[in-house]
Amino acid sequence: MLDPVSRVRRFNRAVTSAVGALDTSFLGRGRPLGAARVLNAIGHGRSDVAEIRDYLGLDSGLMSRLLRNLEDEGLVETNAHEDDARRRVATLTRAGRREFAAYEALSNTQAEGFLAQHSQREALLAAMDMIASALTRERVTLDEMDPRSEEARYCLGEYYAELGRRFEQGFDVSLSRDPDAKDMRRPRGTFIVAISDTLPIGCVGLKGTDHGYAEIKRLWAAPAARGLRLGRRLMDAAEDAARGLGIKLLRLDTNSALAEAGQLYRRSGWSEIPRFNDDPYPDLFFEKHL
Amino acid sequence: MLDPVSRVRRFNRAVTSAVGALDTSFLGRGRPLGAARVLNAIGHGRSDVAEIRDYLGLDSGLMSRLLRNLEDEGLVETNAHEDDARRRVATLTRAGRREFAAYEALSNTQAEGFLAQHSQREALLAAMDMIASALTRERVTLDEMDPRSEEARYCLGEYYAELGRRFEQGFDVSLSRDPDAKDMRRPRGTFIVAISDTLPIGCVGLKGTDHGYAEIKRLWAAPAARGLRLGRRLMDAAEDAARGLGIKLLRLDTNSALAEAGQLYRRSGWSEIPRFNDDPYPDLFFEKHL
DNA sequence: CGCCATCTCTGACTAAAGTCAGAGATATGC
DNA sequence: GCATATCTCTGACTTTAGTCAGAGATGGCG
Repeated sequence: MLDPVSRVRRFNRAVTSAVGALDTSFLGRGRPLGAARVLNAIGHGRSDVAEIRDYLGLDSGLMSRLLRNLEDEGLVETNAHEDDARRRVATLTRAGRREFAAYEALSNTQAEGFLAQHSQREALLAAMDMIASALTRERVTLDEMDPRSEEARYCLGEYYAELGRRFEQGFDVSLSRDPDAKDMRRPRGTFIVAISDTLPIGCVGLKGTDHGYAEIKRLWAAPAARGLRLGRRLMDAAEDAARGLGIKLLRLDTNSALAEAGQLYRRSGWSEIPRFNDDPYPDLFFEKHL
Repeated sequence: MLDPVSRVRRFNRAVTSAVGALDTSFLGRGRPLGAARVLNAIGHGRSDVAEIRDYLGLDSGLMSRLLRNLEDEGLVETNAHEDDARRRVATLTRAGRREFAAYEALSNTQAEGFLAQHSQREALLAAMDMIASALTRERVTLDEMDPRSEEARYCLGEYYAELGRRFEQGFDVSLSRDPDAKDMRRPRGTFIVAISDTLPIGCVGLKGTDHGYAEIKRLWAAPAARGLRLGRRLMDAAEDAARGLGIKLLRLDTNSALAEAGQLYRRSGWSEIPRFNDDPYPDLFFEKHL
């Protein structure tokens, strides 16, 4: 009945009218949409005026006026930037935080209402995650982070859970050779997290060793991010980091149950080698000269 | 990391900015968005001015002016309605059709571009279908249609395909008692299709018999529509139609592999009865007095 | 036919968004 | 230290969207 393009366009129509409804609901607080958007951007932690302008795609004149209105309402204060007095930094006043909280409550109620009328929540949420990731694809950032950071630990948790589902015998971290966090910090290695609009959707670790090579560990892409070629991007970033650290040889181990991963390695210049450790889980071993 | 509400809101953010981009791309043709929307509504077959106004949520004055602009551009012609000279009917001129085609091409290119950058098309499309159905939930219409109509045949095809996947031994329509189309037309019975923005997403047949009861057949809800309680709505509509036809007793057969269906029947007043036909596929039989 | 309802159109507004040029303050590089 | 770039702000617009009241034409119905 419907070809792929028509399906995308049906989605676009549905979403366009939903976004319209969402926007008009923000008008209920007696403030034009532009001002409400600026207030919310500040509330969500964007303080640098130029950054907000950029994020919302506003002209500098318009932005300035919207800020002025919010100041007149007593919701926002602006000050010069600490390091650069040309820039301005906006913060919410007490009243501004109250007003922002009201918008937040509105948004939350709406989201809850949408979920409540659906009886297959998890499937719906997974679909939303997938689409959100696909739509924000170009804005995914790959950030080096501490392997003990909240984001990194979240990724690792999801990664272990996935291994548990994919391996017939399950997966128990304590049996695996859990890399020491300090081996995945500079200068020995690094840990990279892919972030899509505050949500971690993938990671990879570069673990330094004392054996003349570094290892790639914990390559993971969230189910919602499959299809975005995130694995490839993460591997490229890890290899770049390795080159930057002067590393000449990389190794990794994996399991043949993770077919996509194996394919990715083979396609990007890795070659299979004999087992080089005694970890019980992996059954495939690769290396790559940089 | 993320609770359900945050996930919905992440989706909202992603989609809001995507819709913004989509809208502004329509501005490329030198026409304000309002006029472009009217042109496209006409191009998509909405000709009655009041209907367009209603669909786009426009004030009558605004609508009138937008139409006038399109007429001045030579893209649209309006005439009195055949049966009611107060109403106006808008049609595209030759130039209007060209312009509409340009907008269509733009939309299609965008949709294709979005799909092209993703390597898991079918999963992505399924997610979009699901969300589009959830968002347009209140606008789903249940229409009585001929069981030989294109929409009905599409639904039945999907239904059979699903049975093929769900039954261990597969499903072959020719072995099943394929109901005669005329038994699912008034006055013997009916066939109801659920339509969400032109896409059929579910169906149910009411099949008249000469044995003192009618049968419910072919209850189907598209995978993308699961969770919308569409099965319940379709059954209610079928029962209402049966009552309208003076039918006092309904029967149906189903298979225990279709667990949700069985649950639905039990929860809505149906009681299990012994086998009443020799169809090889069903293993569960129900009836309900109206 | 007359009355009232319905539909479209016009005039006269307002509000919001967006544009553009230039001024003033501050940073940066040579 | 000076020229140049960057950032914000103001004034002076324009465009788009939307609102409201009322006029004019037509339809439905007793």
